[in-house]
Amino acid sequence: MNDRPKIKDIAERAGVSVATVSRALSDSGLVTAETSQRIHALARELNYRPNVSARNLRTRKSMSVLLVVRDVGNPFYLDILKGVEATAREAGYSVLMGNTENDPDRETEYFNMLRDGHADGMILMTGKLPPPGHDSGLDVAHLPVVVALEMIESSGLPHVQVDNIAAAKAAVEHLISLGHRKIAHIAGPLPEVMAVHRRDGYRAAMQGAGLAIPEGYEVRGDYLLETGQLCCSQLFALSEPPTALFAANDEMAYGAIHELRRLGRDIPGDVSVVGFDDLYLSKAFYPPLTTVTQPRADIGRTAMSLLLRMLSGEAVGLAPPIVLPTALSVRASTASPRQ
Amino acid sequence: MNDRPKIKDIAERAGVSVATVSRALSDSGLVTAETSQRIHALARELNYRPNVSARNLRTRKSMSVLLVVRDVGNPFYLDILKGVEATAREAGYSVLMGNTENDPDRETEYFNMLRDGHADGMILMTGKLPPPGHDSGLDVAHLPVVVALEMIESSGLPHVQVDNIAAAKAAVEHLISLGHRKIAHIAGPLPEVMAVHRRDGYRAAMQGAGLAIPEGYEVRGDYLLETGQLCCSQLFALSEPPTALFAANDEMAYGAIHELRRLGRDIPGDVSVVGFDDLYLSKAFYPPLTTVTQPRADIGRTAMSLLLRMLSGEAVGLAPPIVLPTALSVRASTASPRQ
DNA sequence: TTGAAAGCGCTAACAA
DNA sequence: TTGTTAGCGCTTTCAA
Repeated sequence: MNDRPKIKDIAERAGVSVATVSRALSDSGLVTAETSQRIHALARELNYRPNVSARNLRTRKSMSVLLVVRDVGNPFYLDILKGVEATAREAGYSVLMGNTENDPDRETEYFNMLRDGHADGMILMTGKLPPPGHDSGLDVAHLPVVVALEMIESSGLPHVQVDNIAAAKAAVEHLISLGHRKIAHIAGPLPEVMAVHRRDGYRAAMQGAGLAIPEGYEVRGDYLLETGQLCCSQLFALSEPPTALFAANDEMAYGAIHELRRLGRDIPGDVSVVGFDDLYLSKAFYPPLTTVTQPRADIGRTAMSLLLRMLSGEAVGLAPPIVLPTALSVRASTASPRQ
Repeated sequence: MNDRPKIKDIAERAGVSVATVSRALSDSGLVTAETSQRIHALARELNYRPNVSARNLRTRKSMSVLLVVRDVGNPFYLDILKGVEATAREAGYSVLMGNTENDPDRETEYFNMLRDGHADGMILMTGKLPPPGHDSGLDVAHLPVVVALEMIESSGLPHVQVDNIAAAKAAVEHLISLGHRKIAHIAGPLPEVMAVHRRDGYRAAMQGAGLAIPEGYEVRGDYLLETGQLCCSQLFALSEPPTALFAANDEMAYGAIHELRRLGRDIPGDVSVVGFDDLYLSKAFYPPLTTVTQPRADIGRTAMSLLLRMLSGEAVGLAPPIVLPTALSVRASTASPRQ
């Protein structure tokens, strides 16, 4: 390990100074073509690779970014990660994974990693900032941070998102247009912003159609399969159960469908179900799930591009949020109600 | 950014040398309790964080590890990533994501990151080493690398895996015990080792039961939904289609079931289907999928623990592979054949 | 176009 | 127990 060649080794063999080697290797154009070639040849021969710690220390950069999510185990993030990774590596950046599991200490920890040079920037998908006070010195708005998916109001940070309200509204309007009147909502973990927005979209659609939301028609889940199931069983214990369900994400929709089947209800014959996210499996699900398609890879790419612009010194903080389009993918889990 | 406090700032205010500060902050026990307390208090007050590049340069460590997979977008890796991440962060390590997409250049690139100090170690889940010759100086067997999931024979590297042959054999034997005789296999991307092993398990079970494998009963997929569908349609175009299917992973099993449904076949009434992996959705799938459960999070944790031992100087290279147990989860996608 | 030299912030050997 | 000092390997002034 210790025998790794360094710039000095190349310099000695090439009969030049370390400065010249550094310049040649960085293609600064300040070195004679001939010398440069000789140095490059030598570097290849010795299988030279610059030591990143040394370079990072000197340049005050790490060439890596932090991707912070609430739960790395959630399949929802896969395509986003993929988009981020691709864009990052094109620009020579590595991606460090951050996983908060809603633990404020860990959220703070990742912000600290920005300060200690671990990473140059961060894509934040937790919808949360570290609790103030703990880091009184932290001027969040001027940190190289892009907020994706979620919204952190009045943080001054740039955002990449989708219009959750409009998308949810369109999803519920689809149910209404099929003739449904008794439509319930399995919400996300309120009062998180995204969950609130999707619920507000539901409410807006109902109100727009002049439909009242009966007591008990809004149940709160946490985006997981199990709560989808649970919420669904609550809804169907009501004296007047719904004929259609709008779940705040696909996973809960899967859980709900699972439960409906257990209760002997046919989908979409007895009950229609709409999800949100369009996980890659939703089209292979039975029945194929009607859901809101989000451009996840695009969200990842866009967020990373934005971050790159910030890292190159561009001021993008005060620009309006970038809103990417969604689309309702109508599949076989929705139909007109019976009778 | 430039006003970040450094050790020197603390030293000045505390009226001690930088060495003392460094020692106090690393709790080396060589500093008076009183001085140490004063220094810690000062560090907290100034919100001091050691610069990682400087530390890394000096200690020749990066405190991060590389997790290299073939496709970051594959949900299969989620729980593994989660296990790796948890174990890594407990030990103070960060996880860098590596994505090769089967590109040899990228595979080599990640090995190079090990050499240039980007990461201290690597968990390799691609089943491949960089092509030899390109890096003549690379003595792979002595690199801090753990191979997980896949097998790289005679690499001299430590392995964490499951017994794919035995698990596949058990899955097929389950079908045989239900009374199936005409059992087809949707294989992975042969000749990759894992795909070969799962196929060999299939063959072993068939042979063990004295069952011939008819021409066309082994079709090659690539672990994706679409090929599961495609392979399935090929199988059911045969003059004598099978009554049961063993797919090399769940995703292809989903695809196959989707296709069977399209062909109007009932599952498991007409055709039984077994998968492999037990993705988190398989139990919510319809019908709930019979499949081989792998301890994915455990694989991640074990691989990372092993890597940590290597990084602490322990020689583990020549130990036999660590083989974690699998279990067949029998659900509703398999039943006895009709008649 | 090149070289000498400083220094990024930290840790650790050696002295005291 | 503490301080002095020498680097880790690199980039980048400043001078030639």
